Amino acid sequence: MSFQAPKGTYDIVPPASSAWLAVREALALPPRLSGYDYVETPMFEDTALFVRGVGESTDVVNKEMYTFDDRGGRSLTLRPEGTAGVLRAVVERGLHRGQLPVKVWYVGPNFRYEQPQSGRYRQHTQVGVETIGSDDPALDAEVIWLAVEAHRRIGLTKVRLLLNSLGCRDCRPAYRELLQDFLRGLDLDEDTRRRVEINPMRVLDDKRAEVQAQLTNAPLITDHLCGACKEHHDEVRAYLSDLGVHWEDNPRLVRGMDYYVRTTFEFVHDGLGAQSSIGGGGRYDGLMATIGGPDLGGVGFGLGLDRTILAVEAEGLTVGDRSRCDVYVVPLGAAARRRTVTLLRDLRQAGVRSDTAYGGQGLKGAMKAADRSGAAFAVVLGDRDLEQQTAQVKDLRSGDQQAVPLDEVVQRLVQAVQTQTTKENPG
RNA sequence: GUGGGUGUAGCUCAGCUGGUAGAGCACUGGGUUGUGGUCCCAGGUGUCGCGGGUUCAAGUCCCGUCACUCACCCCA
Repeated sequence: MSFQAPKGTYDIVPPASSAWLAVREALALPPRLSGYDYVETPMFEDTALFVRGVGESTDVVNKEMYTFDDRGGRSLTLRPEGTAGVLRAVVERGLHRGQLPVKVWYVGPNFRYEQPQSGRYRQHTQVGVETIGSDDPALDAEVIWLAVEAHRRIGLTKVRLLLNSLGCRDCRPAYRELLQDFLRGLDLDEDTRRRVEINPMRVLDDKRAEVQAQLTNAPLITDHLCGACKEHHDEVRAYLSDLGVHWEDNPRLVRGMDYYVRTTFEFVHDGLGAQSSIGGGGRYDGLMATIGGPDLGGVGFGLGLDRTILAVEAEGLTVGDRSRCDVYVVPLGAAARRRTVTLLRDLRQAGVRSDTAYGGQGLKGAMKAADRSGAAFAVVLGDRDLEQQTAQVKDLRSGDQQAVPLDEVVQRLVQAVQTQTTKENPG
């Protein structure tokens, strides 16, 4: 009997796991520098929360949810997206009763029952932010900028930002009917005709050429925004210009959740194959009210960690620290081995990443392990050195080696590692 | 849910029209019994995804099945 990871899931293992950590931290850094607090919510919620929040017409709710009954007969669902759960938590814990807007960030897995392919998995991780309780267009711009800034810090250069406004409950219904009238006159297959009735805007970003060819004269939402939505959209774009953010207006950009209104955006990367979206988000005024909370608007995003890493790979970037430690201790002989245990403790307590060879490896093998660990320094400690209360400290980059009194080793290495680090990562 | 491609060593893969299973990398040991990275030598691994069929003989051909993968759909 042997086992493998469930279909559509994968393990994050070395050496790639170091990049995973680094990208996760990089995506989270801009929010942390911008007044966002960390939140964590359950990975499963009441099924009804997602049905109401995400929307009954969405594919996510209709065919992609991992739903099950627990032993108490409750219908629960592994969260397919992050926003609904965070809003539920904000309402339940009363976070909105303080100063507004509430600004939070989070990271964690989402689950959708999909057919896996490149960049699409049944479990994927997103870093997200939600801001609740303000309809200031400057906040829309800030949220977008956070993602742009994260991409910039990582070093990604081939990310495109697509921007649209979906209107609001005042102006969208009229546009929706206009669009439906147009779409009903086209030659479409049965599935698509059904979509025209359920979610007509989704037809606009159909990938098939024969569909797109018929859409050239389709009415566009941006031509039918109400005064307030148009003003909001213009202001968001003005702020983005001020921030030096580049974007492409895409009036056909539609997103998968029903809750989006006004601002919507998506980050796409052209080096990823079919699943090119590495993140997206938008404004969701009205969502909190539909899940039983006060009528506070909000704007947020989800950035796909998995796909961002694919983008990093596609651009040939190296991120993260591949070295496991800075100092590798090589003990020779039984007495030296005993002394190594406390030496390592002292190094680690002093904040020096350090390791040693276990299992009685020979000197040669241990030195080889030191090399592979990525350590900058090796400490060779033999019984011969121990008698003189010294250790041999070797600079593995230059090959220089010198004897250092044992009681000075930790202090000397702390300094040496610091020097090494600033040399390798200036600024 | 629907289509295409691929399953051979830990990893990447070779194996032409059927004839006794291979390379590189990695790993371990040695050359150097107190010194890594380069070099040289030695060493191990295989239910050839699984089941069935054709054949004197199947990694190779046929059928089925499972898994992986890419794409549609949809999304991060």
